[in-house]
Amino acid sequence: MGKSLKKIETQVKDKDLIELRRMEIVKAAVDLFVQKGFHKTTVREIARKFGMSVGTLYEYIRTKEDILYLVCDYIHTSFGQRVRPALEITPDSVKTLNGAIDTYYRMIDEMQDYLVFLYQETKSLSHDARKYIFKAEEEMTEIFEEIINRGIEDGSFKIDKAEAGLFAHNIMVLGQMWAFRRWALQKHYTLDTYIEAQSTRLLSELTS
Amino acid sequence: MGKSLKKIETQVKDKDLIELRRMEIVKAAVDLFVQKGFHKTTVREIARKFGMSVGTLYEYIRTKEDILYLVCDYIHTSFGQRVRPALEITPDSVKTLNGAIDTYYRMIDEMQDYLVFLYQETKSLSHDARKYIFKAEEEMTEIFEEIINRGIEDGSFKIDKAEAGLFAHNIMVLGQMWAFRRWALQKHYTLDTYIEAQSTRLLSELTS
Amino acid sequence: MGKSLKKIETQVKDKDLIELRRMEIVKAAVDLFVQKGFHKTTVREIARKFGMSVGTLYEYIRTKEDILYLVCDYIHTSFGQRVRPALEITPDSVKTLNGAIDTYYRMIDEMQDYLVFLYQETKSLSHDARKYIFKAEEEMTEIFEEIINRGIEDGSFKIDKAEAGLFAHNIMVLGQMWAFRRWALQKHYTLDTYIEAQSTRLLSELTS
Amino acid sequence: MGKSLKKIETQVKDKDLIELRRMEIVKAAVDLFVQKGFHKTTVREIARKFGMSVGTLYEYIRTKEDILYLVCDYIHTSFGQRVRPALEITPDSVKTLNGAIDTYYRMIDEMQDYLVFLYQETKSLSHDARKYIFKAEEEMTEIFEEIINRGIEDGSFKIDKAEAGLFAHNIMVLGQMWAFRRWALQKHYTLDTYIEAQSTRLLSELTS
DNA sequence: AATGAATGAGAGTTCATTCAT
DNA sequence: AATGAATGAACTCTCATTCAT
Repeated sequence: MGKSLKKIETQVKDKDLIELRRMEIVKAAVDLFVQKGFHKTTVREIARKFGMSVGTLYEYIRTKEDILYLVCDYIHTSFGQRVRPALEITPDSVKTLNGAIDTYYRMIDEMQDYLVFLYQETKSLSHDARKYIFKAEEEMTEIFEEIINRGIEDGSFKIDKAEAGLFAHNIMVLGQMWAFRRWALQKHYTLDTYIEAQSTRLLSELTS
Repeated sequence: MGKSLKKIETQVKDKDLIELRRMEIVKAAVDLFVQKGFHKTTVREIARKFGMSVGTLYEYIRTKEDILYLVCDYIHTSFGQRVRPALEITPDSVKTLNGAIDTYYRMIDEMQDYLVFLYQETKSLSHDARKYIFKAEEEMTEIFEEIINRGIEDGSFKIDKAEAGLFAHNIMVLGQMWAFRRWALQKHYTLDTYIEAQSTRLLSELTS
Repeated sequence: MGKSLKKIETQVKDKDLIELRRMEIVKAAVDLFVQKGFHKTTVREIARKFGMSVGTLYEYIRTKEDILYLVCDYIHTSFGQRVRPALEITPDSVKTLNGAIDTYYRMIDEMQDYLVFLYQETKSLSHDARKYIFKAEEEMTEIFEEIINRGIEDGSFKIDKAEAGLFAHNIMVLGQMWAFRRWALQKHYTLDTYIEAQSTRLLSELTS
Repeated sequence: MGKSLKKIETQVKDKDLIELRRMEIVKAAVDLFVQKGFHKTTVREIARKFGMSVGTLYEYIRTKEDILYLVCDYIHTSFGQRVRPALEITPDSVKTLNGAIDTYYRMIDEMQDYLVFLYQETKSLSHDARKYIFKAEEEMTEIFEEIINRGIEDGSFKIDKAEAGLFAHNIMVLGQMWAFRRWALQKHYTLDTYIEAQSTRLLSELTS
């Protein structure tokens, strides 16, 4: 978990240094990518922000696309790393789900730029890299699905088990909507009122 | 409606010819864009598909971005033009909304590639162009909002009027989800079962 | 004959213009290549000598290696085009061979720089291109072989027919030696005395 | 003999170590050069094969070209070192020359890749280095020249002394041809039949 | 004496845009 | 109104060489 599946070849041998420099590269690239998009960001710009020469940058990656992959992976991993520990599995399924939604939606709010970027540039990744990123998204869905399934089992939730998966997707998408439709939603809602409104509706669906 | 707000300057004076050629350009560009993305499609390729020379292409646009704008506008307009006439406003609000959802979701299925493209490349547009595209999305939302409001007024729907807007967004996003999460959803659902599942849930929320 | 076997893709459509520009490119490149070698010559330098921009240069070729191929092909073709017409097939086989040697060796003298270049850079060509160049060399050998075979048939030459091929190679290589070993030979021989010395020896071998 | 004329500056002082390491460098480089050519081989690759770091490599040379020089020098020296001891100077000049040809041609066969490489990359050497390499070739020629001269003196060979030099060159070039024209010759001849055919012809020229 | 991470000039190539015809 | 050859800035990527450790 949190370790890239895809191996990127390097000239440099020192594993720790690679890890360190790669993180620096990601930190340098992510904002530029989010701001200007992948294609409009040049490798030189990244190197400049990275504080090292283009040559050095290329000691740690093979192609520009590798940087994109690193960035996408980083965003997803950050998401996972921060959401997972915050998920408290309590005996009270309603409370658990409510907490999960709250955590996830707040995370989306914090990382809205990154999330939008992820959707927009995933296409520029190679097939393999894209697949790996999708997998990460799927894993997140499964977490919600499991919470719902437990609720069904303990009688808290009334929906059919066959619908647990779809419901999990709905929860996630209605959260991501906060990032994608901010131009409309953020006129009428604050993050708190938005979470309140959506989770009320979602929970009532499950419990009635 | 269907007329671009943004004016693109041209060399050519004949208005009808401009309209005609621009449509040809869009037709040529749209598939290339959807397939390869905006940045990886070259103007030369578009001209080749367009069946005319690069020079001629540039008689009808000023920059490559203009083509992107034209394409985005075209996709949105197509959406609107096809969804709107299919919306039957009947006295039965439930039936009306059901029909609208059905129409809209089927349209999304048909145009899923275009929809995904729209989300991914909107960023490459200039600020003004982007704003215009958002407006088109907003208009669509308003249609759903209106249907809901009527239902509230005639007593079919039980939710608070303040929530009609959010509900409209939810309907749309849960439809678009069909396109964005096909990798997961289309394993378990056909379009018909998906529409059935989502609209059942949505309607029950509104009516109970 | 004289037409490249290998097709190089272009952006430009006008066949005559391609022919014209390619010749200009070859003319610009050949001296640079001979002087500095293929690898040390930059595409920019070639473009400058070519009198056009790098972009234009690349309208007529696909890669730098294409230029190398064009140059190698040009040198070989020039050789063939100038040697062949000068070959007089007379009934007197001795005279015919003497004339062929004289023509070929003088051509080598004229084109010594190109010849040396050809040997040195052929390796940088792709497999296919290299094969094509070898073929051209083989064709030239066959011309000498045929002259020798006729002489054997008409009784002028006493060697075994089985050796005609080897003899043809010897003739060519002893001519090319004038170019490759100029540092040694051109101290003691002029072109005329060299041709005289080598052809006397070669002919006496054949006739005795 | 075998000692470079050209001095290459180093960081390291220990003369024996320099000699040792340089031999390792040459051993590492020669195959890479022969396989891929000088320009396409990177210093990093050489260092890797050399089993030491790039930094260490650069302790023993100043530039990449130094490696090329070292390699060319090594090939030539190997040639000399192996051909010379095998040359038996007997009172029978015909036998001596026959033996020399046999030895030299077999050496060429063994080292054909190196020989071709030498011809192809010598140009990449600096003027001085190139001159030195030519000198080595000249020395080899002189050996053949001397054998021929002795034969003339003892009455075995009938040619004019003025032609001894040219004849020596011919012998060498007809041997090298075995390497350069393998694509054609090795279809019809084995090394043995080739040596037989060429030396028969050469000897008969000298003795008749 | 040995290391290998860092450098940055410079390479080949692309492509949106122009403009003479 | 139409053409398509010409442009050149800007891109990604490489690699011989250096130098702090």
